[in-house]
Amino acid sequence: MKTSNNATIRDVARLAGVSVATISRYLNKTAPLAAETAERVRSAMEELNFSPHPAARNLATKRTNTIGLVLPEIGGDYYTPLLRGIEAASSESGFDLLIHSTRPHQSGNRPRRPLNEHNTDGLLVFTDALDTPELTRLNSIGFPVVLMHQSAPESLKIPVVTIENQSGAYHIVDHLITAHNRRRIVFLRGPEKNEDSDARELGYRQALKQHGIPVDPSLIARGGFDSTGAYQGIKDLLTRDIQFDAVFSGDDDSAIGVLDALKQAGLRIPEDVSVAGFDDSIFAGLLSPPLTTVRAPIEAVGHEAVHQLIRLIRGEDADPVTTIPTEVILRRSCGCDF
Amino acid sequence: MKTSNNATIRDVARLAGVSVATISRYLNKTAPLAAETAERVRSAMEELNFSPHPAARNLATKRTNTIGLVLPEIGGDYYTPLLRGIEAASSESGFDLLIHSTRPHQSGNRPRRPLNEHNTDGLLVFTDALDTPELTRLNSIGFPVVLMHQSAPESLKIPVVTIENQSGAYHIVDHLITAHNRRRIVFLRGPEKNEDSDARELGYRQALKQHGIPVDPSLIARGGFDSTGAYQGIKDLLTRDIQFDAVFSGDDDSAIGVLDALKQAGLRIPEDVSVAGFDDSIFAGLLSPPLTTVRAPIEAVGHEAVHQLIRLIRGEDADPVTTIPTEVILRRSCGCDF
DNA sequence: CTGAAAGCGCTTACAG
DNA sequence: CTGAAAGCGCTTACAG
Repeated sequence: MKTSNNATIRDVARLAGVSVATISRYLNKTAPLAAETAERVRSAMEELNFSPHPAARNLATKRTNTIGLVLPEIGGDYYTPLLRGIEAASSESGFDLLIHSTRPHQSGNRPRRPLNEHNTDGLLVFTDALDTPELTRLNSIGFPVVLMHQSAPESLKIPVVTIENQSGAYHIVDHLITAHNRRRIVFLRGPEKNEDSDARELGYRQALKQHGIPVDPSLIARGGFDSTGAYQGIKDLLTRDIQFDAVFSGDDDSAIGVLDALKQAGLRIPEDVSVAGFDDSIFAGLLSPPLTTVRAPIEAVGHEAVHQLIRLIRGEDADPVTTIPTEVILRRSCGCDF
Repeated sequence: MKTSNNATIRDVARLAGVSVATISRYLNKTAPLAAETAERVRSAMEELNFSPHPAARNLATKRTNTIGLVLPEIGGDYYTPLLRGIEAASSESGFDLLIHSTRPHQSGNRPRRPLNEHNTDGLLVFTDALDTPELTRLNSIGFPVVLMHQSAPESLKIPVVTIENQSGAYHIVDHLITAHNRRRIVFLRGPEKNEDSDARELGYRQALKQHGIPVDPSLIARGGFDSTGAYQGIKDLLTRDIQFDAVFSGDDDSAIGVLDALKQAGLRIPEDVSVAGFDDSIFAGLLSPPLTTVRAPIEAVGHEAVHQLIRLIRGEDADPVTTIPTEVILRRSCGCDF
């Protein structure tokens, strides 16, 4: 059954009546060929349906022509635009894409790290998918790495691409205050040590400060960037009878839980409580009421990360930090009228 | 900067005072080693922080230990669960995952096919991501391929994994008829030649027939499996003043457009028109009203496809067709009361 | 249980 | 402009 036609460079050389070196040069345009030779090679390659073996090439050149992407997990609609951006950019540049998600760390065994300097030319790392020791190791051998939504561990200079979390958060909270006269605004934090969340909290605090509103610690609660956690967070505030007139939910997933908890408590949105999210996820406009949020250009992050990585791969310098602008998207949940 | 520590198997052999063959045997457990030798090898490997070079291995063995995934495009929340399933299953089995999306076919040039027998041990192909000539070629060299949501071109026996489209559609349409007494049910087709759509239409027709309801061709319209197309499709029916009391929208994305069009026409859902979707996308429960739909276990499709592919890779037989069960999810858009 | 050697399919100085 | 040959880092008969 297995016809195993696979022609090698030797077969082509033989058929074209030249040496394998010549075939290689034709393939890589690494030296000028006599027009007539080139034509013989071309036709031999076509006749044999030849395509070069990447592993052999890799072994000989130390280049793999593939980019590795390391994610914490591959679930969540969050990753769809990221993947789209990364796939598009790497494909355009002629790189293959190797993907690995580091969780779940299967029981006991030390973490597998199937993506490394052996099978990729560089790595794209999302949030905390790779631990500091591995990052340090890669850095010490000068291997190209670009971080997304995560800053480099101290002392390692690794380029980062992320979004304007702080100013996005600032602007949306400012909107709640300025346009809708809200003063007791809840902020729901994301997971522990999530840098996106930290920056958004800074923006939140900055906006309050700007308007002379003191930060009330009881208004800053845990949301976990997921709807269940956010639901609990709001429930908890309600139970403790803490007063608030707006919720900046940290991200859009949380906003789902926020909306549920508020409705269930008989509160009207936005009349009683304004709600705002972050991300502009696919479903943000479908919620009721449609969610005012900050658009996080995740696809652009993917694109840009690939471009930076390719610069490193080519031995050029990359930008230490790339920050993609965000944009407030006004819908009805904040109180705007459409 | 580039410390390039990369120890090779020779370094390990030297340090352990054995031959490279022994190292290789240790690595692959391909022959018993004297306990003491094994220990020397182990410690040498550890000291040098050795990890074998996949490309060299690949070249020597003709195995890559990686699975290729070919998608038409990598956008759409549809792919998130698919990817999750595929990534999890391949990772569990120790395979790497190489991903390529075939669209866009950049202007003019013949399609790039970066994933093939050279860099993968087998290919997972989603819908029509690969054309028949390429499928035929792969088949002729006995290369493992599994198709998802697409049947094999005639005469090629390639395993397929898909979902129970027809019975899912049958059951949900049956529900509209039986539970909600609907008789004039619109069906919105997906894109041309989409097999999911074809099978769902069969289920639709089967349910009507079962209840003695004649199929009215004017109720079968184009939806395109996207919200804009579906919006147009419904608009068009409305304009032509065609009467209907339910819409089975083909998929959930379409349902968004259906809901919009109906609301805009002042029709109440589900009082005036019942609506049902297919997929149970992430947002289905968030629509208003929450969407009654058929759960398509896309993640399981990914899982199963990997398992079938691995069987082929191991030289075992795979199941010609694997059909994953679907399940009707009742919410409010059909008229059910929760 | 272990070693010497050929081979996997390419690329790249070195020569001419 | 082209060729002969070494080398990339492994695996695997073949011997012993």
